[in-house]
Amino acid sequence: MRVIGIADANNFYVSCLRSFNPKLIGQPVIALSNNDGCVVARSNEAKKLGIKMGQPLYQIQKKVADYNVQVFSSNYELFGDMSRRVFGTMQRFVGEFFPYSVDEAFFAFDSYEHIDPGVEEFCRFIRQTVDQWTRIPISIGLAETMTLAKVANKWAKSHPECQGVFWLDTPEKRDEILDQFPIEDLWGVGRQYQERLKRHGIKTALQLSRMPHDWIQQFMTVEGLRLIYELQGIPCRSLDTEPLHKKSICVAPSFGRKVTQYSTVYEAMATYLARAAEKLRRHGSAAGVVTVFLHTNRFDRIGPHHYGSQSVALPHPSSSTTELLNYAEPLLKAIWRDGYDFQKVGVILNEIVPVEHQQKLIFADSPDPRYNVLSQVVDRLNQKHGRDKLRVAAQGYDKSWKIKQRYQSPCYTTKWSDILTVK
DNA sequence: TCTGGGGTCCTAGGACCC
DNA sequence: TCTGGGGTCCTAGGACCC
Repeated sequence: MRVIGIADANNFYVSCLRSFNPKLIGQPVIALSNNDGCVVARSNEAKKLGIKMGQPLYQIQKKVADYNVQVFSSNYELFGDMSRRVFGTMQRFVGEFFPYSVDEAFFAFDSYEHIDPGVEEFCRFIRQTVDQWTRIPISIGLAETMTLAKVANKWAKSHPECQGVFWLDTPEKRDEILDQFPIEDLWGVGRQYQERLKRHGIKTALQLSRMPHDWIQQFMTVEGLRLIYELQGIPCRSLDTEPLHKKSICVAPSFGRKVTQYSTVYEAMATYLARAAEKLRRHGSAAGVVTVFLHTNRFDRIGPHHYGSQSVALPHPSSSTTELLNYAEPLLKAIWRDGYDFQKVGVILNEIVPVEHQQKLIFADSPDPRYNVLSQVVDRLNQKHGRDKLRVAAQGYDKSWKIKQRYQSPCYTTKWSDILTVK
């Protein structure tokens, strides 16, 4: 028998910070999104204070002060590195392993009968090892399908007696848990579906799983149908969720302040494009379509507002920053309007293909090979000497538009100067 | 003052074809 | 009153995820 597991770090970003700063243990701690905008991770103590996921920081300033909540800006360097360490540890113990997000990974045991002393105990051992090696607490859910494993995982988290691991191993247990499982906690049910389902009197996962198939399909498309099959123990999702190459790459952080100057927006756009192209090259891919968009802050009551977006198809897929920039610049010019306070510019790359599978076109110019050589040299130098040491001039040196990070934490594992010293 | 970023999949409807 | 039928492709937008 095959069993699917999902391991999920508890309060991941907060746990990363606590791993290196034990003083934070037992305290309310939150981690913020880019620009210190919203809450994206909360310690259990912070959750108890009623701080919600995604809540803007300015709405909870009083709570933060009153309860001495420890606040930290995002630190993707640290979080990404800790993610690699947690996954690396787990991978030693399971055969099939599929990272799903920065803090979650699915895995599978093709047969578990031989596992001694049993699947759950073995997973508890994995969990203890991850904790010992990284100080990141994880929870593990086990079941026949990915959706049920997610349910089991959530159950493990909220029931301490499970010791971090829960297995939905029989149909009886499955129905018993689904009967107590609210639909809004299901994987694939968001706010819209939740409200609409409740209007039809559907509140639990068990109720949902017993609805007629044609009704579900009409109501929630085939995704809903897949969901209820999965709840019944029939796998409909593929574990291999990580596609060979991404379908799109988007880089679009908001500015740290309002920007009205074309030259500033252009520098930001060139910088984002360089990021996107680096990512393309890391994946060994090239993009066939570039999109640039630009907008004002939609929360701003006093206008005027402007939203612009334009795309262009390239004559051949490219991953060269300089070449892509040649196509992106006219797009920005086309959507630019004077006299607005812009909040964000963004770059999206689409029609992404693996470099080695690129179609050769008969009539179009073939790509200039010098672009690729140049990109490779730039990547190598920057890898050695630091990001953006070598860059296109269009990226500029101003950077006044960069995101705000008022509550930075050290990069404990990736910067020499930030490594902890033992005295 | 202050409201994230980066993805995926699906559907409806329009344009167009014979 | 009544205006074919059966396709494909593309795009915008909605829903979801972490």
